[in-house]
Amino acid sequence: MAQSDTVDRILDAAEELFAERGFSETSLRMITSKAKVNLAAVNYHFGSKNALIHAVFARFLTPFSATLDTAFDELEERCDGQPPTLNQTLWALTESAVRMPQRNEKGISIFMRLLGLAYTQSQGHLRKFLEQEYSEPFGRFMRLLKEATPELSSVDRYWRIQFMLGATAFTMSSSDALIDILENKLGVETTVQEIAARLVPFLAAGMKAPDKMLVPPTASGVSVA
Amino acid sequence: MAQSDTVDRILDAAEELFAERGFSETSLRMITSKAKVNLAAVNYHFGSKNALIHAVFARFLTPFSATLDTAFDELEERCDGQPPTLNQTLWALTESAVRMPQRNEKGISIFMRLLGLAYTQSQGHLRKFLEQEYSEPFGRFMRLLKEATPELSSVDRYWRIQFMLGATAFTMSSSDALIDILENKLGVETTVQEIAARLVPFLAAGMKAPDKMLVPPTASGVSVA
DNA sequence: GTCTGTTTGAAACATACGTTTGAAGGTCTG
DNA sequence: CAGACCTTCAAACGTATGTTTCAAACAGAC
Repeated sequence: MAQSDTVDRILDAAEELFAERGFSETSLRMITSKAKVNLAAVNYHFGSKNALIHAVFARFLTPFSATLDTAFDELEERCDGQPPTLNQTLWALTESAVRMPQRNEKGISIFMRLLGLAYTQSQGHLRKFLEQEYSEPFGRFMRLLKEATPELSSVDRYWRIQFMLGATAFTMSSSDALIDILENKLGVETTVQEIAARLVPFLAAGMKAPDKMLVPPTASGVSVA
Repeated sequence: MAQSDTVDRILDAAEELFAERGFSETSLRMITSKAKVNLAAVNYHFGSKNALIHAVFARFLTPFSATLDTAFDELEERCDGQPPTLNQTLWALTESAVRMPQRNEKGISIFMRLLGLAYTQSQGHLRKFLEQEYSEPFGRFMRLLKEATPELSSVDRYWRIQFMLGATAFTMSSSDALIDILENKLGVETTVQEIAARLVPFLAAGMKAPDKMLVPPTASGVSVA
């Protein structure tokens, strides 16, 4: 039992520190001292720091992609034949994320922050790892999005998907800080689930927005259309 | 003239490398060898690596915030009395960014990528520096957003602004990579200006989206609208 | 031309990093 | 009990980082 305990303690500490500070800014010594294990344990159990980063992602991405897969199965079954709507697709995704068994109350926001970091910090090895390990559920999500927005050109859809990813990854990656700010400023308490409930309509409206604007509004002070 | 040349060469090299690789991942030795100056020059002219990062931001953020300020002045004058619309406010911002005199053709995307990094990489010193140096134009933008969306509750507006920031910062922070991917996949060439032209309607539609969704779509396969 | 203050240069500084080593400790099988 | 294996540990390795040092080169003023 002892060896598995060390592995988990390292993963827990690494996950939290990576989410707080990023990958390059987190040293193995920080991780091992937070996890209360020997420095060499990381290289012994994982091989390298990069492999540890991969393991941190794999620990929640693997069960999550399984959950997501069955969620999409159910959704497509319910729609039999008909392609699921944009709202349904987005909800299937966020529900799967929110419903995932969490290690602790910060689980979901750590999860989101790590995903955001994975996209943002230009760590080549991570991008490669995620692409070849989780291309299937990602590709399925993209396919559903495409079928739910047949009115969009490929180029429009491409960019709008990036906008969605950005809004989601960014917001979720700093959800803790944003929730605190909101509470201090307006005295309102919020959960990650509520953020998701606000995010989905925002994203859906953005995806369904009228065409790309080619010219800025007229200078007369009245907006076009 | 020689001293100023060194300073500029350092700033140019630092700007480009920071945008490419992030702050922690860029060493002073990379910067000085790209700039073809002595290693000690950075500490001589700027004092420290952090101060260099601040200088890189100040070099374009100071003229930009001035440009933005007059753009907002003109906008409010055109609207005399009436608060500017959401579209107008967003356009004033993106136009100011795009119209800034660029040092080279990559200027605007480097600018955007750095702004994205500033938000994403949790570099405490940078955040503090930006907040106390550029709080005024930022606050003015927020005020305009508030007046342009009177129908939103404070809480809704707060979250939707975060969603906008996220979509923008995230997309722009990897705009180069995203442009490359799009060209390889669909053979379409894009400019940052075009991305902005697609982003603004997406953001505006999201801000004006119908209310926060409290319940996921019904399981019957029909969305509750 | 010489002097003064500023800028460059090569080298070293101390520190932190990821990784490796080899011995010590522990556990389970035979 | 002995032996084989897995795990931990303290220490060291080599390398890279940001920063400092101090002498040399340079500028413009007198």
